[in-house]
Amino acid sequence: MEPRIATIRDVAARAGVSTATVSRALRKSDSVLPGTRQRVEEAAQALRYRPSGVARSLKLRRTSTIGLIVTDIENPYFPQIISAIEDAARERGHSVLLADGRRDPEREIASLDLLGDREVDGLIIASSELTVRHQDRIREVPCPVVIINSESTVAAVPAVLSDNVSGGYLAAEHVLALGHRNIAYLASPRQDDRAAGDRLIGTRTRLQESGLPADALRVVPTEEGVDGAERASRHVIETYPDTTALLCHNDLTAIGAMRGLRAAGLRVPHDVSVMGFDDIRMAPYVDPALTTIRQATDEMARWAIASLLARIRGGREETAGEVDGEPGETKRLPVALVARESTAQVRCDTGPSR
Amino acid sequence: MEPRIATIRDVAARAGVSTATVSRALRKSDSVLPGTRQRVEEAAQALRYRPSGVARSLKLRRTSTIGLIVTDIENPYFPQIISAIEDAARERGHSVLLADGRRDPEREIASLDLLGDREVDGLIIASSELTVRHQDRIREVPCPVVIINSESTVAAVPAVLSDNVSGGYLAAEHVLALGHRNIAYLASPRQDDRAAGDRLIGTRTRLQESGLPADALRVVPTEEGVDGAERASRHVIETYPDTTALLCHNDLTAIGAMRGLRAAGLRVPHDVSVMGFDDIRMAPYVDPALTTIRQATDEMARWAIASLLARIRGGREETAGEVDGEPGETKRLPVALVARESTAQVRCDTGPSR
DNA sequence: TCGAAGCTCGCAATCGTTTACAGGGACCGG
DNA sequence: CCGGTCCCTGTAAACGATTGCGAGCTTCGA
Repeated sequence: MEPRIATIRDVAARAGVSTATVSRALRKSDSVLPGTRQRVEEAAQALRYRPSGVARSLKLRRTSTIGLIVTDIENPYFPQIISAIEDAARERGHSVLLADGRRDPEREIASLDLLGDREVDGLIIASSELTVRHQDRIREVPCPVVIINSESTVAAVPAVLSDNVSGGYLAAEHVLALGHRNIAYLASPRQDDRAAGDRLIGTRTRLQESGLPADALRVVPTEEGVDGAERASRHVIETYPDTTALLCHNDLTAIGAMRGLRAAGLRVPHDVSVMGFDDIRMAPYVDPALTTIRQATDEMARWAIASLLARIRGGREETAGEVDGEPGETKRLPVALVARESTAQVRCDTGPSR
Repeated sequence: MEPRIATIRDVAARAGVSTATVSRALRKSDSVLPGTRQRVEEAAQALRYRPSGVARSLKLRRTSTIGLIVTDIENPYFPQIISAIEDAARERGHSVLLADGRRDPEREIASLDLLGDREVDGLIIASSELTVRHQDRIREVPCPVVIINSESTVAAVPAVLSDNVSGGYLAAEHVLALGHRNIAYLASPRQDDRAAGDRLIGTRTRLQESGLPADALRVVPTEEGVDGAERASRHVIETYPDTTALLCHNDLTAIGAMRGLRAAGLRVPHDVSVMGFDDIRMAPYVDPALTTIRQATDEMARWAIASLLARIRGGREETAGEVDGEPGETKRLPVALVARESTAQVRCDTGPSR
């Protein structure tokens, strides 16, 4: 609670040196006589001196802060990302300014300006739905930007995301292998959700490869939130009562879907198999434990930070090893199927009891 | 991507005025001739001028940034808090610097310094386990601090938290009303978790009021995480097979407990009723939907921000109405029972099937 | 004994704003 | 016609650090 009071000048005065010397002594690795350094350190200690980060930033033209914009912090997928980013950033001496989009694209865009005005050294946007308006504004951000979860559509802005197409493909393959043929897909409520779109593409591809007709997949739009998914899943079984596998564009949706199915008297996975996407921390803990596609969130975060910091430092020094492949455009990380309890062999005898 | 380039001086030159006038014109509400203002605005526009927040902060001795330290962002309880805080802060023109403790008290403490050096205007600590070491360091933070989720133990540092004792009391009352008498409690793995401690106290109080012996409540320690809770719940039913109600110190624990019970062949709520605490967003969506105690997270966040900003602005002006009661010490917010599906009337016939 | 070299350290400019103070017109009343 | 008010705007000094440049002192070799 005691107010910040001592400045570098006070320390200089007390140590009987100039502010220049204090500065040099305190950030080590600069030629200062050991005796002098000690006097300075003692003075700083005595005065409880803490250098002003703001003044430092002004002079150095760098804030050691990175901005992080997420689409929706309440979707458990994002806290994982945030956590990984904050950790990686902190390791490298950076802090994180957080902006939550609250599922509102306009708010996301506004955040760009907000963080820009704060003069963050770099900006990470974790969003699967970048509109054209986003892109226009991203171009104007006065610092390096990295996108998580979307393709890079803006020149010189690298992006890292999961290989969603493969994920969708894997999901389809999994239920196919379990013998399912009547498969439905709960799509994202949001048009611009490229990630969800890619997943659907992957799923479709796999189904076609297996010789199923193009319209075999019943794609059903979902409303926002877990409740929306719940309603959507009921809609699915009313419209297509013979559905035995339900693929969902993310885990939250899958959780809602399972509720909906259960409410309709169907058992998961006995009557209907359900798959999610993301592998959120909660996925193993719902009942039945959710079969899903795991995204490498930690690696995404590390890649994003490494790529960002490399460009902040001017692109040179120690880029190698950290960032494999030049941080140029879109980096696609592999995903993995995590089979748990919500999917099972299709029952051959009859259709679902309903 | 284009580098920040135009400074106030450039704008001044282009508009043919001094930097002082530019400054005045741009932050409105200062006497500038309309014509001049317009020329300045046009110049700023043309040069794509964005004032430097850093320089501004240096001069104004205020960063319009607040620090937020959370214990564990991956516990879904915290994103709710973060979201509410970020929103409230943004409304009042402040940004949020986030630091995640990752369940590590040392890291939390280190964050105090980190954010302090960033010269945040205020600091919010959302943690239910403040150690003495925390408190010592909090005293040295050079800005106003508000605590969420713990009592205020440091002078001049207000705190806002849920009335955990009442919460524990309500929980006990609920299961008592359902006829349960053999009640177990899954305690927090962490000693310093005052919130969990208070909940336990409330529960004990209610049980004693109902005339049960002091040792009626079977308190079982839990290990970290959902898995820990899963193991703990199995431990409970092995040690006390006649348990019919299981109270958990938070929702995540309850979710784990339900898994553990199910794995042991027990049905929730048929054989055992389970209650959580927090009412995280996921609570209604697990199966069975979790009966729990709801915390008023939004209100906590609003109160914290209001209290903080009031003290940042020097304690005066428009404190009234927002913060009821002086932002002096500990503010306790009421909690509410949310009865869902995980609790039910005790079965009178036999003990659990196991 | 002197010059060059090598250190350490101080001077002062600088980063980009804000704002107290003062200067200078315009306008008004006497 | 003059002095006093008001406005508007410019001058310049902060805010608190970093750092290029050069001054002074030591040390050393010739």
